[in-house]
Amino acid sequence: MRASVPITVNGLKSACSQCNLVELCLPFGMSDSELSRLDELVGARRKVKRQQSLYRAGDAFEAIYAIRAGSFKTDVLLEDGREQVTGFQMTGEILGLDGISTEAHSCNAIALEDSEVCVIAYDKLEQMSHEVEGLQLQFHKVMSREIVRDHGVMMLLGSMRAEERLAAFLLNMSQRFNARGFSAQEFNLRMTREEIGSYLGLKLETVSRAFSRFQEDGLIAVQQKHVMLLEPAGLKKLIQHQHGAR
Amino acid sequence: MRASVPITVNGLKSACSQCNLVELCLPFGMSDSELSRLDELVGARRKVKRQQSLYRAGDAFEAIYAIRAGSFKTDVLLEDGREQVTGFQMTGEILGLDGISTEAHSCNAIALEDSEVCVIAYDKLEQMSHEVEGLQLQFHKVMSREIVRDHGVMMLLGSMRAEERLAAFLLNMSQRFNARGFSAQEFNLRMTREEIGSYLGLKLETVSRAFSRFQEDGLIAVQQKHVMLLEPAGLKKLIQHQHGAR
DNA sequence: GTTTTTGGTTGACGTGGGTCAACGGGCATG
DNA sequence: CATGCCCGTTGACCCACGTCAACCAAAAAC
Repeated sequence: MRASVPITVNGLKSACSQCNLVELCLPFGMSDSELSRLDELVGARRKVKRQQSLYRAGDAFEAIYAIRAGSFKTDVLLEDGREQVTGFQMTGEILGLDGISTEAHSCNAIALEDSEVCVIAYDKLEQMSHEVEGLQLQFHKVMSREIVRDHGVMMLLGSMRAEERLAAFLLNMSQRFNARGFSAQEFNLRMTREEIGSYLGLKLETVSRAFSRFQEDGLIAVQQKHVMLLEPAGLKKLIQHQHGAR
Repeated sequence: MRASVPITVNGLKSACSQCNLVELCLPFGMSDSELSRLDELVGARRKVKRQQSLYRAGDAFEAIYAIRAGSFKTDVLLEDGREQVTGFQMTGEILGLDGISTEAHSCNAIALEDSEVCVIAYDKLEQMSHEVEGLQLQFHKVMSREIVRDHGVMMLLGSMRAEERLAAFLLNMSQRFNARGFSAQEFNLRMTREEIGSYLGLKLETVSRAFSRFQEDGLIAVQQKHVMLLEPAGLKKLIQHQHGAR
């Protein structure tokens, strides 16, 4: 079993009750008293540099991670070298849920930029879920949301055309940036065209062409990783009407 | 909110401790004493006839379901009528996990044949998870397994060719029939070519042609829904070597 | 038992997106 | 400030799969 990049723990304990991500993260909807108990649960923070992995497929499962700063991708590799990006994660989102089932991680989590996560030891989480009413429910909701999200991706991969996929992707990113207090119209993507393509089941050239097409049509303005959504409604329309779709 | 098909409850309480599906179902790995407590949790059974729905997207979420007999598909519909089958479920598998996140179901669960499920009220499950050590862990594992499974489907949809997808599908079905005490070599599919196609992101004609191709190549023998795997190793090989894949 | 419907197979043809290749700009490194 | 690599763009070509259509078998309905 491959070792991950050396763990970088700084002494600081994270405090959920102080964190400005509560509304997006695991603690959402929990009472103040419950929240203070959560502070016990969350262990040290861990920094992960760009391109380094938080965990790799096969690693023993010990903790889940809440993203405090930065962003990640998760991917699965086939023996023949094919890679599939299964998701992009932003601040407040939870990583590592795949590991519970077999007590080993089944995918790789790689930082798209220098990032920091809160380490939540799984055995402690289990234990505290018995005690703290709201924590169990919240945790279940986080897992369930991941399942629903995955179904959305399956819909996208199974029955949408290239431009529909990219439109759905851009609108999703926009909505998530917005939920974090950033502009919904303008943002910087953290991933390459190849990573977007892998996620959307397309080749990077196809992603690039779709970007160019959207720009020609006046729907967006792109320059490298910088994206402006000029006509979000137009992108939404793209998704709804199948043009003679597959 | 559309009403589901009228609920058919027969008075019989299910008893996990008596059920021959324990090894596949939620109770897996739980102690005898824990198992007897589970019997309290599991409410009445419910029968669902072929083509009828157990729940529909939008229905309020109240319970999860363990399949006691029969099989189901889950699907998501887009406004424009496109359908994506997100999974096929067999005995012992759990349905309804998607509903936890928003307290409403996000997909439809439809019986592929006359079936029966155990109804597990979610509020009771939450409560009992606080008390019964093994139940919480088991439930988390079930959810996590669903996430891992979904990642596998994403891999399939995002980076495999038509024949690879069908080969993976057949091997998966084989393995699951086998886990339930049926032959791994020979089984009857419960779903149509169109449903398989929707699941695999292919048109039914493509599915049909891939079946025929496998038969020509001596890998399988198909007649309608009856499938015999003559050379499972050949199917496995198909998945591993990309032939110049997309 | 007959009719109708549904599901599956196969062929001919079209096309969306993959493949291959050339090129250019940004950004990191020294 | 120079160098090199990575990333993104674009064009030309091609092929896997979708589309359309005909046909047949099995199962359901009458």
